[in-house]
Amino acid sequence: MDFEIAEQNVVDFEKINKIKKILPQDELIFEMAELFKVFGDSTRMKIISALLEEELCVGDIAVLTNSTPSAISHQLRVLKQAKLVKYRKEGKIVYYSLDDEHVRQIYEKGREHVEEV
Amino acid sequence: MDFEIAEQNVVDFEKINKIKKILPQDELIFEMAELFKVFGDSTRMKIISALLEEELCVGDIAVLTNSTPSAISHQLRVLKQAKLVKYRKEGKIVYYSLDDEHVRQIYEKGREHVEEV
DNA sequence: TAAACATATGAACAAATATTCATATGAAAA
DNA sequence: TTTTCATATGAATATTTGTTCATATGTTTA
Repeated sequence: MDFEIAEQNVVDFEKINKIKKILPQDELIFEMAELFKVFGDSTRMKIISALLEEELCVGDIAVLTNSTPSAISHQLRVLKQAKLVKYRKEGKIVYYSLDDEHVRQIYEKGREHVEEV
Repeated sequence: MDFEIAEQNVVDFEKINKIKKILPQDELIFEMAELFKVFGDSTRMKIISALLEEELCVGDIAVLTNSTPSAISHQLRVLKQAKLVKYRKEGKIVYYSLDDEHVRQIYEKGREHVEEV
């Protein structure tokens, strides 16, 4: 009696296991997704665009983005938590600036993709 | 009678107008945010991670990501709409692969940021 | 010290979105 | 042609998330 190898719907375990070994840890994937999530909002992208030029205070960013200082403050907190911006205080004014060269690089790559497709 | 220049809470219009001229169009900002939004989900990031290695069918991706074929199919639609993946059909099986070198570049920059911070 | 101001923060609400479930479509096998 | 299978799709649900509003904090000016 001969036996057959079921070919049809059996997943290719060799292929899958090979890739499974190569895939990054779930934790890393999660953190990358969290990072890109920060870029995935128009208001935050506007803030980043503006900060690419120079450091700005909350009020100026609010004017530039047609938002309220409160909304901007909330979004700056998100950017801060993601380590994308840093700040310095000068009296009651708080100046924000980009914290990392990756921000510029990720921004540029995104822009290239959007402009080319 | 002398007049004073109000210094305190008056926004710096020169500075703001200068930056306003440099900022990208709202439409471009929006599209960039939409692009990054696609990267901003763990399931989609896993799919992208896997496709960085080689083309895969829906079923294999479902196994690799511990998701259902249905959930994966929905997410592949999102990736397709963002022009990040392409596909080819072979009978009833559909093979997906990355559509653009930018995907790899954006992915790598994100990974660098996460691993360094 | 009191008033004005810049920014931050918490709660509430509205909008966006990922997954699930049921079902549809279309292709290969029986 | 009937069944089985791979993938797709629509509706419903649950969760996440951005903004608003009211208020708090801390700093400067009157």
